[in-house]
Amino acid sequence: MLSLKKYLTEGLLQFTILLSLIGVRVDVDTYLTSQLPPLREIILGPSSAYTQTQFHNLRNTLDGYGIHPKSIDLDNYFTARRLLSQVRALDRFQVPTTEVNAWLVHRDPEGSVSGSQPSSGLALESSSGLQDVTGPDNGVRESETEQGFSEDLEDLGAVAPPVSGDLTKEDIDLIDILWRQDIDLGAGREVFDYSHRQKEQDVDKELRDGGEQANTWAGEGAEALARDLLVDGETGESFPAQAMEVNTSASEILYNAPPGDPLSTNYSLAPNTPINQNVSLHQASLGGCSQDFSLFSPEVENLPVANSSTLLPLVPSNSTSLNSTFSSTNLAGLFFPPQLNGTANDTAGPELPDPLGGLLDEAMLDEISLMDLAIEEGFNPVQASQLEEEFDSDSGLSLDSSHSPSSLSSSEGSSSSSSSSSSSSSASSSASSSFSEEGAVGYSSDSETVDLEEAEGAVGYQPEYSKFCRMSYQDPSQLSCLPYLEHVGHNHTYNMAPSALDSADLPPPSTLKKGSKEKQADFLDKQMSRDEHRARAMKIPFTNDKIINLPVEEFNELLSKYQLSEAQLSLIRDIRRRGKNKMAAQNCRKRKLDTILNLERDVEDLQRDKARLLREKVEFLRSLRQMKQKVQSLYQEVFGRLRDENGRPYSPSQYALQYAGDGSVLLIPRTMADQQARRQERKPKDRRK
DNA sequence: CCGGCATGTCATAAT
DNA sequence: AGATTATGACATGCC
Repeated sequence: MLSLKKYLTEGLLQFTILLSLIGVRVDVDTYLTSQLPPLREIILGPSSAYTQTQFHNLRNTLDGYGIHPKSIDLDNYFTARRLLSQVRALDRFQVPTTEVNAWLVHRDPEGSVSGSQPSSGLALESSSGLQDVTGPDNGVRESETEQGFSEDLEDLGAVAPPVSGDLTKEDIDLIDILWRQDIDLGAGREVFDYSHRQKEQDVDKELRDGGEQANTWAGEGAEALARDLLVDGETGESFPAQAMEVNTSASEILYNAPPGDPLSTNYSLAPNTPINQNVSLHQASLGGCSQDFSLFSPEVENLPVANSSTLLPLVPSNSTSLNSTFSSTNLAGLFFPPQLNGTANDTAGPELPDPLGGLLDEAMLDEISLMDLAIEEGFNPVQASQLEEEFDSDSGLSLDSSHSPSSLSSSEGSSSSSSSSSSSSSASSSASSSFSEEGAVGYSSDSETVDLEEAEGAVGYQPEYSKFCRMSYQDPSQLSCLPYLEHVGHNHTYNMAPSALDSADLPPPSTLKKGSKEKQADFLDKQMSRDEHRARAMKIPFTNDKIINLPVEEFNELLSKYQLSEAQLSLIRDIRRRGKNKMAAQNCRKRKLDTILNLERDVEDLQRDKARLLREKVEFLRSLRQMKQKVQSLYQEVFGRLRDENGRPYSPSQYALQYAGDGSVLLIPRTMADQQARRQERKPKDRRK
């Protein structure tokens, strides 16, 4: 077990270093305590790379000996590690619909990150900039304070204030790419094209400017407000201001929709439901709003009259009693309508905290790191596009190496390499086993010389065994390569020691003819290892193969059968030691290579997963922004159509719509809304800690 | 001739 | 305690 621990620890360290190099945070303890099952082995079977193939080990296994603990396949670890990372990464990107709904309910009206803060703003703050102005924020979220990623959030939002802060230009560029893809819902991946990007730079700038203006329009009055709204947050198109209420036009312009019923036109929410254009004051409080925003149903005009004591000063007494079900959630901060007069500057400028902020904080936090990763790893838009293509037709887990011909380390390549490695090892081991069983044959399969070698009994061990393995390991097609083909390869037979060469290599003086047989003998001599020559010189009566591969009991038994000199015994022990060490070295090197290849493949897998997750995150952000815009527009619609008893619209600076947990909406004074918002703000903050 | 590569060998530690 | 294995370092030979 200690060896296993060592392996895991070392592998863990390697992998940790590797991951740290690419910027992935590693929670080492997670693995060490997780004891994950060997998934990879279950799927692919044990890799031969770390499997001992010594013949005596096979016997030992049959005899009850276990395989050495160090033969544990590191693949298990790396696979487990990868899966773990993947799972960990995935849970950060989940933005379930229920959470979105929860956000709508539990939004924090305050604690926003004001625009005056260097790292202010949230990505998904709406493009229309209809957020409440709370001034410099004194409730910056912890994660924001810690990570300072809000710049990216803003950039990923539909309208982003100017980006500044810690991010590098590359960061911003990459984010822009993703954001542009995000923005351009219908656009393909041409947004990744640099040339295309160049053209979009202007649009991007325009959008940014628009967003900036939108965020500051609160101080510019209604005229400036209307002008700014003409820049569509999604498309960047401009529209002339239409004959209409500011609120209505704002929302419609925001969605690039012609004048009309924005509900049916844009949202398909409560379609065919007419909206009373002259909502009277007693209808200001709307009840029965379910989560599908059915506040626009005709029922709103027939709301039951009930007590609304807390709202009495500002809400008509005949308004709904639904406030009893209201939470303190306040929509006003979120979707405060555009200011209709200049007196509202104090409340309609900087954005309130995005209720999704808490959700996005974490996600964007990862976004930053992933962005950095992408940059560090040389991801360029083209590559990103390729990755996207991959993921379009791929879950990201089944790897298609066609996109990256240079990477054999995709699952296909790695599996084939593994299988080849495995098969080669098994083939070699079985072949060697037969050698061991049948006696001295040697790795040379030259049939013309086998008898000679057998007669001389000095050829057993296969010096090219590992080379054969390695060839097949690198290329499965070479599995058909027979050992004798190694004759054309390197000849690593060392120079003979003079003492050994004396008797072994000198041709018999009686041999007059230098025929083919002698040449063959010379050839074989060259093929023999040093130890084989030594064994022959010392007249060792059995093969090196047996010396090396016999279990220790049989080996001792064999030695006992012969009367061997001390020199012979010493040589035999050395031959055995060197032979075993040679195989050990081969295994060690193969294992090392396998580890490297596995690491390489894992890195590529992680890169693919990272790109996929990044893309998924962008999609999540996109959908979140869309939802937010919808809600915002609905807010504007509702608020803009409310009228007091005199038929005048409510001032956004004085009233706000509050959204309750049960879906109902209530018109309350801003002061009350702010108070409730402050109360509500403290809860999630405490929860975060 | 030199450097890279593959392989063998040794020393040593670990098992 | 001895055998076996793993591995870094070095040697050797080939290209």
